[in-house]
Amino acid sequence: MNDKLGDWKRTHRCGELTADLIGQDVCVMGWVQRRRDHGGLIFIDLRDREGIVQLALDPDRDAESHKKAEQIRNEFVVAARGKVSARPEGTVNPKMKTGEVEIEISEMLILNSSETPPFMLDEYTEVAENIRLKYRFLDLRRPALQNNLMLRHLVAKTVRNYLDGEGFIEVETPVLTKSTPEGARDYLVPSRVNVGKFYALPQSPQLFKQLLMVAGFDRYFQIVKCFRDEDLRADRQPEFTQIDCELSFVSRDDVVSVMEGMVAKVFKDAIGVDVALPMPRLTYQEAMDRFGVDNPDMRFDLELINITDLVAGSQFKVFADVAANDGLVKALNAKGCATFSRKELDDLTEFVKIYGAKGLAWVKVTEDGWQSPIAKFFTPAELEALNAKLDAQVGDLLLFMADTPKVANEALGRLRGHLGQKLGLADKSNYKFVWITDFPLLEWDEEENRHVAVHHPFTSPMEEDIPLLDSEPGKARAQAYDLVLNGSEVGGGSIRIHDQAVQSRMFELLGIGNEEAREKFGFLLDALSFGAPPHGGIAFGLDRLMMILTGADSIRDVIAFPKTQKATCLLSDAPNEVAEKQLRELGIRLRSKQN
RNA sequence: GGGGCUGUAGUAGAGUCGGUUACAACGCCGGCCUGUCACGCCGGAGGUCGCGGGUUCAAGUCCCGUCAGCCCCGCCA
Repeated sequence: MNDKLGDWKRTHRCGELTADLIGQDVCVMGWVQRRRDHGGLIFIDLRDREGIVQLALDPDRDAESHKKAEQIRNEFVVAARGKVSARPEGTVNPKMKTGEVEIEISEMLILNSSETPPFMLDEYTEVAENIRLKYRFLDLRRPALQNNLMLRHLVAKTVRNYLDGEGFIEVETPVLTKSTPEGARDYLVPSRVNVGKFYALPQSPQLFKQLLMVAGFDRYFQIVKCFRDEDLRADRQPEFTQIDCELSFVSRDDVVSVMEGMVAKVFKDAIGVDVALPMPRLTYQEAMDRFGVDNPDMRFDLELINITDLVAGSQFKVFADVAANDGLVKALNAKGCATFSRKELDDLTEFVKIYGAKGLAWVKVTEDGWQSPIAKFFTPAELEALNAKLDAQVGDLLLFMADTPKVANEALGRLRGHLGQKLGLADKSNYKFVWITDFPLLEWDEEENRHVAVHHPFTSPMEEDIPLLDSEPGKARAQAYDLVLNGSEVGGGSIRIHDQAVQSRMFELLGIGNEEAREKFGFLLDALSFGAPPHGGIAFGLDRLMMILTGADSIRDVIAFPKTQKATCLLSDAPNEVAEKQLRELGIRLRSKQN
């Protein structure tokens, strides 16, 4: 039989009890981390979200509590009153924040018992993730997840305070909204009162925040759930949280500068790190040239070097052919890596194949020159030129990639990131930001045989590139920007189109006809024609930001109730089948399972 | 849609070349213990080797299929 809480009031949280409270009578409540029964003395480590404190139960002081303590097991819920006292000489535990003190218990309640947990709730036990997810409420008791979520709260609070100070107003936008054809797959919600019609859950509040600018709110933000029905990754969940912002009467630099301030404030308040402002910037083109990707990890060099011209005339057919067919030959110099084993080189080759590369050429630079399967194809003059271009020193490992520009950049760029990790150059406590700007506006989609928007269809072209929309739309650049942190895209945004005519032209370029545009985005076009101010914005992925701030390897470790890779919830067992009655009301009939 | 890794007491693991009754640790249960703190000592219980099929005299081990979790490619404006 459990004790009743009655009129007991907690005075402190367990983790708060330190030496300056010695002599005070306190009352704590929490979960039993551990009981150490010495037959006489019993010690209980009591845990709450702030930490652990030791309760000392002496049969000579309070026989009743001591007797109760004998039946206590892990995870029982306990309330205890007593005096904070200094631990006896030689029994201080320097590993604990509360290790100088203990509570001499004079009265104790067992508020609830507990089954034996399926896994130990300590910091030492590693548990398979499916078990952790099934018993998420227990996993969340462990300090690692508690700290992550408490830090997440602190970040959200800091963001709200900062944006409020900068004149932003938080406005909620609909969760039941309209499906948009561009972009990710929508989560759909059938409408009962409009049978046969569907809402979509928002991939982002994009259109609504633009409407708020038209409405004159001037600066908007929202910490908001967004939904994308796409496959999951270590850093991707089907529902995720964005810090979504939009500003009126601003240029790109205005947006960048306000947001840099926010990010710096977050890093200072959350983890005490000073971020140097302004943050560095790279154009998209420069990022691709030097790093092969649009989200470069700036914690290390290992830059990609274009050697297409140097090898175009060489006897090495693989390189020469690629050069002759508008391909790209690029190399990177892994300093001091000539010691790599055959196995390691094979692994690197396997790695680039994931990204569609056919192979990877390597060169170990030795005292006697190139040790490499491809050395024999080059003349001494070519070797000299390559060595000079790549700054090759004895002991270096040169890696070459020849392919279409798309594959060569991506494969070698990813290899660069992989090497950075492998060589220990990607220190988690080193935070390197970079803005990527001047993205292309459009990208040709082979499958759909049309242009698609690189960012989204509401992104404004660069002023000076607007004429290109009629001549060479593929060359037009966008007023778009991404914030990249340690190789991870943590935010992205753009200056939007506020001119109805330009927006119509944009839809045209995307192969969205007039009628379709009216049907899908008529309300936006209408709004733009009623005095839309110049505006732009950005959205940050709060989950990814939290991953970096906490050092988590998985997005699931910064979300209270995450989904598995198959987008299911092992705790609640969602998604589940629903009653036939519910389906009938919605006018939905399921295809039989045989088909 | 595709590639890869993992799956053995409650937990996390070992299990050799296919061969006796599947191991030790932590946890759990019982007993002892008045200064421990991942307490200690003694004793005990606990197994559909993910699931299904196959090969074999014999399968945790080999083969095929399947399920689940994870990582990746595609996908994610």
